[in-house]
Amino acid sequence: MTTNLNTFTGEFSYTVDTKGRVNIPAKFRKVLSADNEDTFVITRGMDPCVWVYPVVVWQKIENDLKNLSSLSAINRTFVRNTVRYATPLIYDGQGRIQLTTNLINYAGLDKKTLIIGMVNKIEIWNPERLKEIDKKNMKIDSTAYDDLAEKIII
Amino acid sequence: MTTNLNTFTGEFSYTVDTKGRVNIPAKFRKVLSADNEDTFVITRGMDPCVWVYPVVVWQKIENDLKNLSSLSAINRTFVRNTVRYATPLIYDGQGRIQLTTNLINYAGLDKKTLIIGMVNKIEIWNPERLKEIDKKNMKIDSTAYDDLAEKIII
DNA sequence: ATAGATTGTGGGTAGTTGTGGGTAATAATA
DNA sequence: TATTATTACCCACAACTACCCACAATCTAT
Repeated sequence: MTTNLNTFTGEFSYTVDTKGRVNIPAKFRKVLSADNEDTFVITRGMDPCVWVYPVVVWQKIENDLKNLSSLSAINRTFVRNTVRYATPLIYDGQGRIQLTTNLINYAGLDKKTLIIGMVNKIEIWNPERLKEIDKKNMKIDSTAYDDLAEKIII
Repeated sequence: MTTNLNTFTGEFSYTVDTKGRVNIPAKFRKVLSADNEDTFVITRGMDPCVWVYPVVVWQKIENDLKNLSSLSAINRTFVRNTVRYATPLIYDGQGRIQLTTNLINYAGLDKKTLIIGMVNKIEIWNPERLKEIDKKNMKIDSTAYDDLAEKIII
């Protein structure tokens, strides 16, 4: 029987339907603590994918943003770019969230998607893009990758 | 009477049934400390086999992952590749875990499997594959093997 | 040696999950 | 304001999974 760790792990293949909806894996929905009230915040990932935060995790980010002084131009830019693509969502009766066209375009999503648990957030990928990015990063930085593996994998 | 050391040792032959279930050897189940709550995390091994972690061991890994900054692309890649194949599981009433098709394919499992204790984790192998890998590695690195033996075997 | 418990393996079934589409309410556009 | 597009909320259904029971083989203890 599968269970959960209150973190997001594993990958799942889903489809974005014609209305721009994607399923959130049932396993991930179960991971959400009650104080999330079934709410996520979706935004641009640093990679070309959609990041999906449970709302309480996102609120931590917002809180840190609040503490940045608006006197500094770079702070203002950072706050703007972090927040401008963020949309809070509740999933529907079938467990799906409605993506925005903006984010669908940014991540290049098209029918087949890969949803990946990233411990405290979720990523939604176009599988093709992920393959490219992965290859590129490993080429650039494979020694750094090996160092991480050596430190962390038991 | 046999007893145990609270570590995983020994090898056992089991079958993956048509539903993708494998037994966890009763001895290994008894080794789990109470705080594991009968939960394992299965994931890709670095060899073509399935790695099975007791949940508390896995959580140590997750914790290290959480402390990696998402600003670095290689960090994101590492977290993603570490977590994306990981699935938490509880074994069923008969002591079996349900493998994912993804991992069955990765490890090339097919009916007969070899379950091997690896001190703090468990490996599930296709016996044929293990033989090949073993032979290959010994050929490449037999002097390194001897060095390790010299250091470690008393 | 024998009875009882444990262990490994198989299969049935009810409930869950992913996916599609319909319709009414809301928002956007002309 | 009238018309069109978008969104929210249903219902439907096939595929899959969790949970249950069964049973033979092995082990344990008296």
